Amino acid sequence: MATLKQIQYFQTVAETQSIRRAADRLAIAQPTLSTQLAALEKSLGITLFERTRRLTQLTPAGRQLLPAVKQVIAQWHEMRELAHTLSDTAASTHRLGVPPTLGPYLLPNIVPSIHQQFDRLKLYVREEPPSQLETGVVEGRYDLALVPLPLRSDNLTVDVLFREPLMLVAAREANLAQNGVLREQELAGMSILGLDERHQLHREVQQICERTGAVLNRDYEGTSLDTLRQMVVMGMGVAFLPALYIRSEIHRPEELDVIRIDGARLYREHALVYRPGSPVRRLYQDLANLVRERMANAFADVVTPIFDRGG
Amino acid sequence: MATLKQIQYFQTVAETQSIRRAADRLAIAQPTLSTQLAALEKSLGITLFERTRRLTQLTPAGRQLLPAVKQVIAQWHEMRELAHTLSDTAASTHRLGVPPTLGPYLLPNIVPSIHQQFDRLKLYVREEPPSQLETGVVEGRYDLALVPLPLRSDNLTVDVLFREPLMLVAAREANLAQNGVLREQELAGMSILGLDERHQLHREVQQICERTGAVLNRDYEGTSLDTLRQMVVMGMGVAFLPALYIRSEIHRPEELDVIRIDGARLYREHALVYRPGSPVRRLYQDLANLVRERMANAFADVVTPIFDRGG
DNA sequence: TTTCTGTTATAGTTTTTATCTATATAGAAG
DNA sequence: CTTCTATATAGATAAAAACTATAACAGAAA
Repeated sequence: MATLKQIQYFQTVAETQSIRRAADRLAIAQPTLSTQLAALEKSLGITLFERTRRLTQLTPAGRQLLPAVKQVIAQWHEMRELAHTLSDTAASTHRLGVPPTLGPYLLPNIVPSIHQQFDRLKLYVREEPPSQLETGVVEGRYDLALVPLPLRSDNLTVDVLFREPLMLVAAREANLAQNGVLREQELAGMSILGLDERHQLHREVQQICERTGAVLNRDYEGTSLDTLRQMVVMGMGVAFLPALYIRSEIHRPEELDVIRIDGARLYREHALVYRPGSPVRRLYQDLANLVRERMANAFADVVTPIFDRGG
Repeated sequence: MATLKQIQYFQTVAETQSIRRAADRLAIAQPTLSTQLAALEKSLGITLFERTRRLTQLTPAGRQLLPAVKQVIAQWHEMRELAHTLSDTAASTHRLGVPPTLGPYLLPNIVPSIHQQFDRLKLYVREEPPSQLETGVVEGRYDLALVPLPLRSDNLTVDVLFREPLMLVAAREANLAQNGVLREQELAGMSILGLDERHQLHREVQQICERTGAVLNRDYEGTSLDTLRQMVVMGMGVAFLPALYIRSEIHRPEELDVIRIDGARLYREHALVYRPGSPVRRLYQDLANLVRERMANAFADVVTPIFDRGG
C-alpha cells in the first residue's frame, strides 16, 4: 500500500544512486531495501529505478515522482514537529467558555498571570450564558469553562474558584445610605433592577430579593452589566452588581453610591469546570489554582478565594 | 514510528468521533484500532483522544494536530495520483539530447507526429555536441539522444534512424556547376569551409576531403550551420551542408547553388541511443520507428530511413 | 580469456508488528 | 440493579519487514 518507510527508502536510493549505499545510510540490510523497493514499485505500478551495476538511477517516471515523495515526507516531518511541540499539554490552544457577567471583568486580571506561568498555552475564549457553557463543555464544544454555582449538570469536574460579593449600587442623588452601609432588613420593599432572564445573575438576584423582601423590577431589564449600571445612573432604581465589575468600572465614584449590606449572604460563587475524562485535567487544576492565588494576592479585598472545596 | 495507516486511523476516528464506527468504516476490528491509536499516541507523545463512553473526541492537542495529519494524507494521495498518471510510461517527461546540426532541422518535422501518437509524452530537449550527448546518456543526464554514427561508447543501445546526404553549396555567382551536378574528382583541390572542430560535422567533412582530395579551409570556421551558410553566400568558399538543413532553410534558392556530387559517399547517419538497461527501451524503440516512418513518408526525397540495422 | 570485485536479486528464516477473536471493564440508560 | 454499549486488554494468528546466506551478473583487472 506504499508505506512511509518505503517512500523514505525511495528518496534515499534516489539521493545515493545506489541501493547498497542507501541501505548503509538507512542502517538496514541491502536485500531488505531491494525487496521493499520492488514492493513500492509494484504498488505504484511504476518502475522507479534503472538498476545497473555501477549505479541505480531514476527512470523518467521516478524522477518526476520524487518531488511529490519529498513533499509527503516533508509534511510528515512537519506533523511530527508539531506533535512534539504539542506534547507539552500546556502548549496547545484550549477553548475556554466564560459568562458575559464575569469574563470581561475577570480575564484581564488573570490572563497575564496565565501567560507568565504557562508561556506557550493559548486560550480561545468565547462568551455564552452559563447554561450553554455547561452543555458546551459536556458536548465537547469547550475544553473548560468558568461558570457560576450551582451547576445543572453533574457529570463535570468542578473546581470552585472564589466567592464574589454582589454590591448594591444606587444613584448618588438618591442618597440611600449616608455611610455606605445598609442593614439587610432595609432592603425590604425596595425596587431592584436586574438583567434579563437569560443571564444567571437574574436568578441570583431574584433569590436575594425573595430572601430579603426586596422587589425585582421586571419592567426594565438590562441586557448587560453596563446597561444595568446605566439604568441606575439615570435614576431608574438600584441594582446588585458583581464586585469584580464594580472594581473594574467604577472609576467614576461621583456617579454611583456603592452600598454594603450588613449580614446578608449577597454573593455568587464561580467555578472552573471540565470533563472528568479530560487527559489534561491536571493542567486545568493548575489553572484553577493559579486563578485562586491571583485572586488572593491582588483581589483579597474584593473576592474570597476558595481553596479547599474540590469537585 | 507513526505510519501512514495510523494517521489515517487517527483521521477517521476524529471524523466519526468513535473508535467503534471508525473501525467499521476502516473495515478492521475495533481492538486493532484501539491498539494502533495507542501506539500512535505513544510515538507522538500526545494523548490525541478523550475516550468517554458516549463518544471519543479530540483533545486540544489532537485537535490542533489534525490539520497537519490531513496535510500528510492529502500529499500522499496526490503522490499516488501522480504515480498513476506516470504508470503509463508514455506519460512522463523524457530528456532528449540532440546535436546542434540536426535538432533544429529535424525536430520541427517529427515532434508533431510524436505528440499525435503519444499524446501525453513530453520531451525535454537540450542541444549539445554529440560526444557530450553520448556521455550524457551513459551518465544518466539524458534518457535518450540523437547522435551521428559512429559512436564512441559501446555500452549504449543504438537504433539507427536514417542516412542524411551532405550537399555541396556554393554562391550562385561562382557558377560552379551548370546543371547542378559535379563528378567526385572535380572536388580535388577545392577549398571547403567547415564548422569548428567541436562539431561532429567537422570530422565528417574532414574525412570527405581526405577521400576526395578537397582541402578543408581552416582559416575560417563556422560556429553553426547558419554562419557557415552565410560565409558561402558571401563568397568565402563552398561548403557541405546537411540535406535537412538545406531543406529547411534554402527557401531562397537565388542565393545559393545546391550541387549534387555523382558517385561519392557524401552522407552522415543518425541514430537514437539510450541505455540498454532503460526500463522504457520499448518506448524508445517505438519512437525510433516513428521517426523512420515519418522520414519515409515525408522526406523520402531528402533522407534514407534505415529499418533493418538494429543496435 | 579468466578471475576478481562490487552491486543487485533471490531464497529461506527469524523477528516484528498488525490483525483477529474472545473477554474484561466501565459508564449510561432503563 | 441490570442491561446495553463503547473501549481496553489478553492471547493467538497472520502478515510483512527484517536478517543471513548466496546466486547472478557486469565491469575491471590479471
